[in-house]
Amino acid sequence: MHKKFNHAEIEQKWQEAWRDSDLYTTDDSSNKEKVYVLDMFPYPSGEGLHVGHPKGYIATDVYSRFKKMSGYEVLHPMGWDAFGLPAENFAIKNKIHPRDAVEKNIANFKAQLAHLGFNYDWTREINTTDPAYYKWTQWIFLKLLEKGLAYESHEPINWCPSCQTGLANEDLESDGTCERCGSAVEKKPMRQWVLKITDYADRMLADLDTLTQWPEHIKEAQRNWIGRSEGAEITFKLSTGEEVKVFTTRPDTLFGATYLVLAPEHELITELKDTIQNWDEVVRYIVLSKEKSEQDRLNATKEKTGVKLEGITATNPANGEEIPVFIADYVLAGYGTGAIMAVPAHDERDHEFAEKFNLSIKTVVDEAGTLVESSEFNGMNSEEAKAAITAKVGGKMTSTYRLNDWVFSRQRYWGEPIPVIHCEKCGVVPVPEDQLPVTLPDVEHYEPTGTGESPLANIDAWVNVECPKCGGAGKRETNTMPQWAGSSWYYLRFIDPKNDAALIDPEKEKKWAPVDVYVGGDHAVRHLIYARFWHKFLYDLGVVHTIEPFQRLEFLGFILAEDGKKMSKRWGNVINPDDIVKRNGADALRVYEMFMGPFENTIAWSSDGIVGAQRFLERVNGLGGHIVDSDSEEVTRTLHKTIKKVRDDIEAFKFNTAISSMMIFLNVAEKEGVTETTYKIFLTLLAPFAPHLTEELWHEAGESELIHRQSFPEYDAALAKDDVVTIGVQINGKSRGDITIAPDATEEEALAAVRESKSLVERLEKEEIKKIIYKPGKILNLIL
RNA sequence: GCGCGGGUGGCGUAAUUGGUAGCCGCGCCAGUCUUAGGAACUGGUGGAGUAAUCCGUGGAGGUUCAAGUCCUCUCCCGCGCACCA
Repeated sequence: MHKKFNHAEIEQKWQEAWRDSDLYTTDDSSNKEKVYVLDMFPYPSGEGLHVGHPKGYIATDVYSRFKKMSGYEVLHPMGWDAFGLPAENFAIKNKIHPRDAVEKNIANFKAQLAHLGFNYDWTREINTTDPAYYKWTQWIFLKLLEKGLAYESHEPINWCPSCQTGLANEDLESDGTCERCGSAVEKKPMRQWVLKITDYADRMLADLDTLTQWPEHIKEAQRNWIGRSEGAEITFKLSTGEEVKVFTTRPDTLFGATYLVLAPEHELITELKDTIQNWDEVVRYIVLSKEKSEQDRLNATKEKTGVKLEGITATNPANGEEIPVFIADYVLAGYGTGAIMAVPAHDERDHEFAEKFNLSIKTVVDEAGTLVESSEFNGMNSEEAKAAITAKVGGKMTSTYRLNDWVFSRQRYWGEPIPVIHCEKCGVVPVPEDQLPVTLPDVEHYEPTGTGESPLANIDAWVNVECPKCGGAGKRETNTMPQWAGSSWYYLRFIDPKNDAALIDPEKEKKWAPVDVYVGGDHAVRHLIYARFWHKFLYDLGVVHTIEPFQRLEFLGFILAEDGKKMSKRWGNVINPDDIVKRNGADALRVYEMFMGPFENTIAWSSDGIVGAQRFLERVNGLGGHIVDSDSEEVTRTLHKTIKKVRDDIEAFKFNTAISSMMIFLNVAEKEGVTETTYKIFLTLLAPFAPHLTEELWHEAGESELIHRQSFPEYDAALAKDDVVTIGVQINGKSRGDITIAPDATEEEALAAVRESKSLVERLEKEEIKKIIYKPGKILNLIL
């Protein structure tokens, strides 16, 4: 029976009761086994949540309630990743301090989350923009600096002319535009701080194999991003005496290298100015390729262009042949050594270039993979030849990465100040640890200066300080950290959020780390790469005891708008969870989002679908009207099957089938009636999904303790077993009917059952049974 | 181009991991009822056919008593990387 209920009333009532009972405060001193369940913490945008956002939060809420009921001490916190450009741009536009905007947005987010009944331990709330928090973000930076992993560089970096800040490669769209504003990004040489993430590339790659509870596609995306290539570094001598190092994955083809190509940005080129006979032409080409934005370069028809360096040749170290040298923009400065040996016979790009410039093409590996035209290496297999040829020419086997070091400074206001002082005498001087945090001062204008300096540069009183080393005149670093800094270690701070003496207490770290289940979408590459990098660094410092921060990763699929598009203000298709909570109830929203489909699937919202969840809950609400004195066998069996299914499915994040099995139980329960005991077991089963309604019904049924403090139901395998099963009967492999027998019935019993079935007997009359295949409980196949 | 996922009713999906394909929900159809409600109840709902029956998990082959599930080829969709040497 459907029985409507006033969801708003019971939601409020129980949310207050839970809060007052400290139900969700994590006990550090507990002896129970720990589970750390974490959501990717949100950026508190001004737009608030839409119904897609809470999907992951609902899942972790279900999971952590389930774990608590199963006897674990659960750490399930929430916080805010609140530095970054959107808050700053919003502040500029509306003339308010980003801090005030963030504060307002957080209040709004918190209220929205509260309406859904989440069990976060708010006593551990953190905010990356809080000086007490970013003190430790700065501390990590100082340690990186101390270990030589943070350095100043003047290399050209990605510069967004509209945001007026430098950007990391990770901040660009695939077409080379700024991910924030879509502007074409330029290359601009400027001073910046860079983190040596490449030092950790091998470990980040290798340790992916230890992450057995991560989705394969995420690990694959990380492998692609790190982009390790194995090959050799080989040195070519130029006719001028200089040397050029090239990286190649095919040193076995060295005998086929018929020319050399340098990237237009290659540093050697200016040094060769006096020798290059066509210098004007070369300069023109360099200027032209610089003017091509990253975007043009990527979108170009890929027709090869380049200029030969007249007056310069190189020597192929394998055969002593003199070969021409080119500059061409199909060779990238930022990869390998910025120079290549071109083997047109065995590389498509080199081949295209060689055809265009009429260069010789020399095949050195035949179709069988055996070397030819390679003097003493002829006949050798190409794999073996790689090391052999490299050794002969004095090169070394090495690897190179697509991943570049992390450009870590931003010329913007709303970020963590980089805790460094520049002194004329002493150079770069770290701010002494006891002077942390270096707090972000208030400024008149948050607008970027456009000069490559952050707005902080204008605050003389803040910028001019004594050098901590010599006491002379020093100037603070005015660049700030990128948005990803605070989120690269926040999961640790929840363990010990108020510690002012250390980033984290070692005892607490040992107790709670690592994160057992990490849930989120998006950020497949960046956040996870950065956090893994910092975590490994902290491991080397002895701050953490595990090599990886996140044991298990559950990646969620988004919820699209009803029209199948992404939910966005722009399309006017945003559905606000507040409206759904008001109309259908928080529990209905929770059940529906978990029931929609597999957790990792991207699925469109359906306003009809949520009515289904609501109906289910109304029927649960009516189940109290079906109480009987004893459970039928079917009810008992279904109950125990359902308990097993729900337990297994929550553990595996298969929430959709868990709910489906509870619907099946309800269908049986309504028909047959259930005992009071069974009714209550069912309520506790459903409690993690529909916490408010089940709490209400639990108390209506006469209980006085909270349902969320009950033990999660256990099942009895014997009771879950069917005493009869219906199995299919096939004749010559085709389904022809079924028989109902005991699951462990003998073949004779099964055949006896067949003889009782009229339709089956008719089919068997004409021919004789040649072979019988009988799998108890599964199938009976008769071959005639 | 390289790599990783995935193609099942009108829709979201399920399938004990090789054993009667389509559970659960949405939608739809028919009937009942009336506090005309984002109602509820009963029955039905993969396709074709009056039916027996036949067909059916992107397509084509194969293995097997038995294939959505395993193998080979192929097409399509999504995601990551991509002038990366």
